[in-house]
Amino acid sequence: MATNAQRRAQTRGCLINAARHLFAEQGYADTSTEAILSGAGVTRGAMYHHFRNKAELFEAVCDLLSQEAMAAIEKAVDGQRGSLATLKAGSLAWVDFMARDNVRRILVVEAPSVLGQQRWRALDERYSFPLLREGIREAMAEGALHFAGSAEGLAELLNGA
Amino acid sequence: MATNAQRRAQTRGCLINAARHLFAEQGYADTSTEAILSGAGVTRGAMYHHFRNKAELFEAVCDLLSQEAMAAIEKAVDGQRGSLATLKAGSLAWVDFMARDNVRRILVVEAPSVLGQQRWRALDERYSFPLLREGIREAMAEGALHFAGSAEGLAELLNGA
DNA sequence: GTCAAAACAGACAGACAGTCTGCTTTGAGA
DNA sequence: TCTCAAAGCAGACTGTCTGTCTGTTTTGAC
Repeated sequence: MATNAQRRAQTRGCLINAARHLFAEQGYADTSTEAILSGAGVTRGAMYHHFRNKAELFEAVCDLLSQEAMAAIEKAVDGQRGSLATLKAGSLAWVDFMARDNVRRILVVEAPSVLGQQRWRALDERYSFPLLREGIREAMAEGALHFAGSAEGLAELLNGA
Repeated sequence: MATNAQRRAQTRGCLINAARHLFAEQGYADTSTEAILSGAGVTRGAMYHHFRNKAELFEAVCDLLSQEAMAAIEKAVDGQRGSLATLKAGSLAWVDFMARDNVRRILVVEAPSVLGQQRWRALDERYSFPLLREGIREAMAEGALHFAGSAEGLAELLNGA
């Protein structure tokens, strides 16, 4: 006798989790929805009740991974002294996280082509970009970082790289 | 009464050309083989006589684009004096070429996910990478460029960026 | 207790990539 | 120039896969 919210979270969670592993191992195109369904122990009807299509499920996986990346950064930053050290530690943690095979394949290799450029950018702007921008802003305000332009601009530059 | 070589080149050319435009506009997944066939004025049998599958046709398109990129670089480099100026001009031409919407979508956004990381790297190593390596090697030999490592290593670094 | 809305089940339809069989054209050798 | 194998091609066909659709169960507000 679970509440609707619990049922919802449970089903979505199972789907995202199963999809996450399959996408990481076989890629988006080679992962059939059927494999996801049986992996999640859920039926087709349930899946399409929660997600408009396969791509939207993929996007949910990307969201989850991005959240985990943010958590990894927060953890690495925690305890650092000085805005520049914080910025460095955070950036390193980000690179480390993205370098993991199962993360890279999804967020770096496939996401741009599956989500399209716009949605991929949007993902960035929802998660890592604001953190980077704030880090740079603080470091510049503190005088630890110099740049002949806005913090916003520098953040965009670095993010592009 | 065309020769076999002519027929072959003609059919392949039509397919690659049609595929190239469709992939650039709609992306790989959203381009049906049927659309390519009718765009090329060719039948299914012909296509699968020349390419094992859709991905192999995509790879042929990538090859063509890479060759065009090389041509653009050669042209930009032509007439430059000094190894460093040559290196700069070539790199700029490369960036310019890759920045074109119809090129970027295919070679930068989709290729890694369609071909897989390995084949994508192989593409690089077949075309742009040797050129970059040689440019760097010459510039270093000439004393115009300094780096505490091998030319090969620097080329890999820059290529990664 | 009732009833609308949310959650889910699973059969079904349309689309699409790749295969398979057979036909046509080419070109090498007798 | 005739023959015949191989290359090139035509197009029907199949299995698979995504997304839809109708109906059923569960939840929760009144």
